[in-house]
Amino acid sequence: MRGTGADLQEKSLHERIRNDVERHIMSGEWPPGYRIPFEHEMTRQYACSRMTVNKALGELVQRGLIERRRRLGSFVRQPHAQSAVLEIHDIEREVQALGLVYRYRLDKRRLRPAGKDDGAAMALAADAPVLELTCTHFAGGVPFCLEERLINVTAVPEAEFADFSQIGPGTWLLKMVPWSAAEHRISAVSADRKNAAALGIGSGAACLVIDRRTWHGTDYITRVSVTYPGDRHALVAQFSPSQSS
Amino acid sequence: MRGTGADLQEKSLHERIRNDVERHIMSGEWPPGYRIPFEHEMTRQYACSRMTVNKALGELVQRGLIERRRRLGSFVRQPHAQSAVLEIHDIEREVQALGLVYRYRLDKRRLRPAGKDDGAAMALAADAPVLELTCTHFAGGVPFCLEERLINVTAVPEAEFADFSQIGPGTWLLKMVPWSAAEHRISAVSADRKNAAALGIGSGAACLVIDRRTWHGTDYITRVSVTYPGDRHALVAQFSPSQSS
DNA sequence: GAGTGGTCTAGACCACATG
DNA sequence: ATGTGGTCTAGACCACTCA
Repeated sequence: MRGTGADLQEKSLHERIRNDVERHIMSGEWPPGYRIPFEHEMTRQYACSRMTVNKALGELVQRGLIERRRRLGSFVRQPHAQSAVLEIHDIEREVQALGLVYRYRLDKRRLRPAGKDDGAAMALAADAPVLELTCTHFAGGVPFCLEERLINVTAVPEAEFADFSQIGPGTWLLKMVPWSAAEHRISAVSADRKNAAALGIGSGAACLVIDRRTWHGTDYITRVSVTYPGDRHALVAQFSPSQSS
Repeated sequence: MRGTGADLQEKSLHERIRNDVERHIMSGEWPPGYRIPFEHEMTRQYACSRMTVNKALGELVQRGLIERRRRLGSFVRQPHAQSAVLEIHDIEREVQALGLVYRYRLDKRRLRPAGKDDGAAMALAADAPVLELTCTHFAGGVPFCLEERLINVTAVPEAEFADFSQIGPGTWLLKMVPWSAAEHRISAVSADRKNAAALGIGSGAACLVIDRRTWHGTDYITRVSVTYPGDRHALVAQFSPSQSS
């Protein structure tokens, strides 16, 4: 009773188990909330050891298809619905991809304790040290975007000694720090007088603001707010209905 | 040599091994291309079984941090792109999730041949019939966003007879039509006089505009432009590192 | 108390790539 | 031939959570 679906590339047993469960979920046969068979049941079904089943199900947890709870069992998670994969470009490469000359300027650098608001937004102790950076990115000599960033120095101690006058903090962090989760917030605001002047646009002009927070496990790494002139920039995301393999 | 970063939550041994390797990579001590210690070496270092090391390194493969080759060893990969998973909300459910009463109004409905611009944007013949819809979504009695939509009637003939006075075209299409690819374009614009009046905001106020095109195979299905008041709306996207397996 | 998943062990055989 | 990772076993103990 092992072939409920089409043949996929299943070179190993745990892959076959994983694919079988995936097929049950994707076909709707096991809807969200459904309790999938216990490990010991699948152990009998596939005539294998528990470790093999455990590996297959652990991969499905990492993919977000199921969640597992001791004593209760393993359950199909709520839909991934439709999801978009939005590539986040390094600003330097983004500018260069437009065929423009990239330039970067560090406007402000300050090591300070996290304030009350920062602590709340990032789940930090109020006195944890953070590195505050403000910089301007230029494309072809024209201001391209403004970057305001906080880095959690406790999680990334190397940042305190990094030379951000030559390399942007975004580029630096991309190279140096792994991450496991992040959150984007994309909004539109009218430029205040200071930002309008810095970007060379009219006061009150629409700007696209991308606010990103990044974690590694439970540790907060960085928070960045990037402001683009609305008439010169757009985010583009490519979509697929659901993830596979 | 593992104290280069802050203490993370390491409740299990394979997590500690995984975090140690991650720290070596993120600190630059193990640059891209570097061969990390063999499994049997780490087995001795951590005084554990090979399965435990194997699990930790397998997770790093799934996260795209390392790649492994038989006989050769395991190597630090080049920095991987960040990708975001952006949930696409149905506007009706989006409003209801805010705890507000949803209301929908169809402002315009017109069947016409695709114009020159539409044909270019949607890869349609210039005389292919398209259904043009304009509608307003309300949340709690207040305008929530404006929707301008074109539907390719050739690809979705049922749309010609659908009653969009009761159900929004977005909701209808989500239920009726499968799709295989889509593209988002997110930008910020200043409201023109007409949109400002329709949304009840000041003329020139910043708005968030989401432009989406959807395909099924090679067929264009629909193109929609949704305009939100910038001060009342933001897109939020959850992220994970890109996987490769 | 009982049953689940989480983790770990100390082996084993195989596939693969190099010498 | 050698040494690596890929996979799997048949146990084991623990943590958690329900009854």
